[in-house]
Amino acid sequence: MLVVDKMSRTPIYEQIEEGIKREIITGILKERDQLPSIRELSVILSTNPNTVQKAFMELDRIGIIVSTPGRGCFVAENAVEKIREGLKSKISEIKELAKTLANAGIEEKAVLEAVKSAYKAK
Amino acid sequence: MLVVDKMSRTPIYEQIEEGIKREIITGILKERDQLPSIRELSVILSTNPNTVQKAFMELDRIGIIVSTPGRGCFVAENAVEKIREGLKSKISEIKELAKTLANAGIEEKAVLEAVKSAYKAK
DNA sequence: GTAACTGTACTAACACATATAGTACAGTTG
DNA sequence: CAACTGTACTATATGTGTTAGTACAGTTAC
Repeated sequence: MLVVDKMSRTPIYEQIEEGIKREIITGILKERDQLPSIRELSVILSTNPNTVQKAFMELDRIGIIVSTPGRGCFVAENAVEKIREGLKSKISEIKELAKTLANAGIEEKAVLEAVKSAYKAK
Repeated sequence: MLVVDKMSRTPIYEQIEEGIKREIITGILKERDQLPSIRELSVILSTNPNTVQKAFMELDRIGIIVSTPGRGCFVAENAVEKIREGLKSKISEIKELAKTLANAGIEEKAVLEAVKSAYKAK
């Protein structure tokens, strides 16, 4: 289920973007599926329609969803592939964090175990 | 050398905090060493003294440095140990990122390789 | 003692991003 | 036609980060 944390430092519109992506990746939303309307989702999340619109505009811009005025928003054809592609940048994030830990003298084993446990929990 | 990126989304005072911690961890700054003064560092980084002060206040609060009015700021006795302890939370960050990648179907091997390369570059 | 430094503690102002509120318009559907 | 859809505005409020300036008390070296 899609939720947002209003207290989080990451803006709501970004949380919505990530949430939609997650639902597509996990198969809750399938390609060609219709998304809840902007006004509808704003009620569900207790946020402003403009905030949802901002998230949807960005998702449309990068080709994850397709917005059609009058009809609605739909998951794009190759959305999964595009999300997968974009996520690869997160590997560099992990690399950066690992570098910091390496410099701090945290054992490599501990970090590798963290990754493995994440994949086991899958 | 300590630098800040004014365009970054992470606030300058936080970049300074992380930068000081990094210099302590990497041994550029040793325990009991005197830090550059707030006014001095603000000139070096081309920022406002208040911004540096905010960073130093936080570092003092968590016991990484010791501020003494009139004398200056010094790296705390057990600073390295404290930083090392705090960094362990970054392992959970890695875990979260790895979970996302796992759900997205990125191969475990690719993530493990990223960690290993970070440790090799050490 | 004085001058030059140190950290600390304020107030005020500004910039920026985020979020909210409200309105309007055009396209689609039943 | 009625009820929905996305889109596009303006205006406002809010919070955070940053800058600017001032002031005060403690320390150090001459």
